[in-house]
Amino acid sequence: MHNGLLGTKKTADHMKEKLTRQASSRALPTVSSISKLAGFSPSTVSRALKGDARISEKTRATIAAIAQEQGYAPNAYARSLVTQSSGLVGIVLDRLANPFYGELAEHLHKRLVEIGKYPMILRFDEGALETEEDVIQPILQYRMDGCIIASASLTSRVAEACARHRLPMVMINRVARAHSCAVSCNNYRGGIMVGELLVEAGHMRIAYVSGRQDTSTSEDRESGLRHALQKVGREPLGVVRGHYTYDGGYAAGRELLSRRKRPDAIFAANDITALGVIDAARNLGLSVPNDVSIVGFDDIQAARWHSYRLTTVAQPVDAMITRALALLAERMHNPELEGEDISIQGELRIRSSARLPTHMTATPLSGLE
Amino acid sequence: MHNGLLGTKKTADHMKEKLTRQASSRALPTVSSISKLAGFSPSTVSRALKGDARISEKTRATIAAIAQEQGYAPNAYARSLVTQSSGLVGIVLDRLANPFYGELAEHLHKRLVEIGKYPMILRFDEGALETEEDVIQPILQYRMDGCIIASASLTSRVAEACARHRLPMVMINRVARAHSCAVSCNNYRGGIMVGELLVEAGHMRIAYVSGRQDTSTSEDRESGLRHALQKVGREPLGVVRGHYTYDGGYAAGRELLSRRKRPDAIFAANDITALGVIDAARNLGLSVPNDVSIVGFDDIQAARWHSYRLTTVAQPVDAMITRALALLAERMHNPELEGEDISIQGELRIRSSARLPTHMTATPLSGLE
DNA sequence: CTGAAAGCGCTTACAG
DNA sequence: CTGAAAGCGCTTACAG
Repeated sequence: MHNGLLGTKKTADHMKEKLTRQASSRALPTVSSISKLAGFSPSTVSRALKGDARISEKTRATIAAIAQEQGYAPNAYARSLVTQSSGLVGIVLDRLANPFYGELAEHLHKRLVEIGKYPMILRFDEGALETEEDVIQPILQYRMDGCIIASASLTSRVAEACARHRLPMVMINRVARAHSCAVSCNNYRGGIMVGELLVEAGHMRIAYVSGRQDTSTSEDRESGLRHALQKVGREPLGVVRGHYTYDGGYAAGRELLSRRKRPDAIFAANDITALGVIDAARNLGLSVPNDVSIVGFDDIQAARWHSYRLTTVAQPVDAMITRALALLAERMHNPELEGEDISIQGELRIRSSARLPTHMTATPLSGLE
Repeated sequence: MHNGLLGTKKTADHMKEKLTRQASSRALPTVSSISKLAGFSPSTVSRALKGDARISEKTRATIAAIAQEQGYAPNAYARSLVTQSSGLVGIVLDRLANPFYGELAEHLHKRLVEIGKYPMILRFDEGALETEEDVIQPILQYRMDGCIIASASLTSRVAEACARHRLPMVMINRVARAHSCAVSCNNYRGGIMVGELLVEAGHMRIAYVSGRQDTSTSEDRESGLRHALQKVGREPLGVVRGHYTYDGGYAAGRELLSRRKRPDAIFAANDITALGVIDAARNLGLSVPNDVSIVGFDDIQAARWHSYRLTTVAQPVDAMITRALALLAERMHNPELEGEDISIQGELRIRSSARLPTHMTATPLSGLE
């Protein structure tokens, strides 16, 4: 085999490779490719594309037309590299066993998109192999502009990592520690509202189904309940853990309602737990609310379903998100700002899972509500 | 005001600006800063950090230690720019009114993280200001390595955009059009299974509550039902739209069950709709399943709740995701691959919302199931 | 085993 | 109003 042939073969291979490479790497239009097509410098193309006032309207139009025709989309990475802003905001969540977080995440998502940020959801799976690092690494590597933490587990460690890297962060449905920001529903006030409602309805044996261990949300709601009961010289009949899950609520309800001294009202730390309690009651042949009143916290979708029509405290999700995003925006602008701890009052939503005080009537049925 | 003063002021301002800039831009460690600290070239640092075999163990250890101590996290954007791979996979979803998609998204999320990809969720809000562009732009700008489409609306337009940009894409819970990939539950077979179950249980007046207009999922499930009924010389008593929502199911159930010729069984196009139908039945004073059997499709969490215990067809979500990710991975490796349309059989989950054929017994109650 | 150089696709002072 | 040049933080042939 002489050189000529070899040379030819190599060249052919090379060309073929180039071709497939070109095909498979689908060379996208760039500022540079557009600049050649348009006959302007890359600087001008870049400016024209982002509507810089200094570029003449004519030039702008020409360039815009070519970009459009080429299907140009700016490379976010190249841009982020120089602007030092990724446009990404991390949302840290637990597993979505509790629908409340799913609903919260959906609202958050929508609101972030509205202000031009892209949310990146980071979930932490307890029990899985994932570690704290697994959620912090993407936050760091993708240089998120900010971070919203709405998970119960490892909140503090992620928060601390954010602080260490001076990354703007705000917690939602959590209370602040150290110098961090947090916005939450006023859980204590909510607990009081529920306690007062039950007392006024004449309940004498009121029990509490708590959430996950050591979550301040559950503790604060319980404290509120206790406070309301103390005012009339009483205290909860019993407290059983419900783990913030349907199954947990079911088991807790079963236990409480099988006792000799059976509660005539149960306040569950959140809605999904309350639904479990309701079903436990019914499975024991008890009527809700005739035999036992049951109240939740959150106001998830399912709380409105006709099989439950759960009386509950609605978290002011919209207001919470508004405040959280405002805090975050401030801190993205000035990272040195102090932490703030905000709590917003929830609203009692009277449905039919709890007996009413004689002076109250249920919120009128409007359609399916 | 003379020059000196002006000059001083300008300088002071400038310094102040520099300081705050420095503070607020929290200079992160880079390959370059580490290379100086370690006394090696950036090339070596880069290789050491990613475990290139050519770097000596000693060098690697030195560099790793410094990186660790500095809290170094590689900049994903710089890396993406040169590797031409972002590590991001887009998940396109509708609003999460249907919990099935929330559960699907959670599983998908987990599985993607397991294979080292970061999911970015893109939701399309019907009725909101968002357009098709709003979901396509981030996919393009953030140069997603691939895309999973699990939304009913605008599926085809996003799919088309992906194709145009030669971006690997697979649809899930959808059927493929053109050259695209899709994996879904075998909805037709599922419909047949439900139809046969109801026929064998002796139901004579079987109605169908359909989903959203023009969704193949709903149509296929209905076709399956029709097929099973035709085999015994019958056809559905009526078909009413349920819009794939709880409220839609409730309204549809109310309508069907108020008719003079009342159905004795209703198959709803999905679970969330079926729950609405159940509640409508109960509100009309009917017993489920004594007066009317109700069957759903999906097997969402709430289908297991004791107030419903919904008989349904479980979508093989794990298997669907496995196949979808495999298809996607193949296409990320070779974008020229043909489209494939995969359907996996679902599984009938017998609970207690539907009467049983005499030869069958319900799946035994194990704990809360 | 290690390094110098080029380049990924943008933006942004600086200069004209 | 427009352009040349430098640089964001990496990786990767190429060379030794």
